Amino acid sequence: MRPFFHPAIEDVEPQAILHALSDPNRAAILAKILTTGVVEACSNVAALGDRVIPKSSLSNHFKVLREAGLIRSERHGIEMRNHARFAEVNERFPGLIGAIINAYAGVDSERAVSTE
Amino acid sequence: MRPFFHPAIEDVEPQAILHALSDPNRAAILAKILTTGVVEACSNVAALGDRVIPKSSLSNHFKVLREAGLIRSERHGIEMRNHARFAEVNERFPGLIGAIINAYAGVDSERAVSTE
DNA sequence: TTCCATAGTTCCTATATTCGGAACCATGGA
DNA sequence: TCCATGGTTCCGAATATAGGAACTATGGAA
Repeated sequence: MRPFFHPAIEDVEPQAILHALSDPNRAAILAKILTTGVVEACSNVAALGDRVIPKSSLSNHFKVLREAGLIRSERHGIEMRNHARFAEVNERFPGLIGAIINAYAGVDSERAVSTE
Repeated sequence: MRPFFHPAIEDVEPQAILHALSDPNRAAILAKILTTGVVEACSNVAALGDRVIPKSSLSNHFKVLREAGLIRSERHGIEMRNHARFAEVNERFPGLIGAIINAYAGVDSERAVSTE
């Protein structure tokens, strides 16, 4: 099991961030990390909406977020703790993460209204 | 040759926008349209940076931008005119496009400094 | 008209990505 | 030592992307 790779902040590229967040599941994961501060395990996240995401996919989603520079993961005993690298990334790309998370939040609330 | 399809603004989704702009070529095309107001043809854009983009790829890039709701294209005689749907999209997703374009611009200027 | 150049699209195939099941590894108890 | 838990890795199937070649549409020139 390889150690986690985290890019230095100056190596973080916009295309990687956009690619990572162009998947709604990954965007939801990041949103959850941002609102709760830390997400302690993949399984905590598994119940994102109603759809079940397989473990292997989830593991890959975390990897993509990590390698895009959006989160930092550390193994802590048996589980993994993930936190957002918000301050760094937001300094490098001002407003980017916020605008993206807001965009998804807006659409989600539309959907909630239309199906209630 | 099918007519162009443009999604209604309320059907525009964040993931499509992020996916479209996760390609630096497409981001550069959009940036060019935003700064010049209109881009009048694919070939005007062909000289983006130093890399030559084949016509077929270029055509596809415009299609992706169009279907993501980012640009509006109209055939005008022999050529195509493209303009950004900035106002609409920015109202729906405030700050999103600007933050993305700025992020790329920042990285580009870094690169310019490091190679000068 | 007919012919040609230009601008762009479509088609097609080689290549690259993504998804997810199954097998695996590492850690912390019982 | 053994098991449960939490993740990762591997791998094949499905999907998406890139770009060359052939095609279409338009406007002008002869």
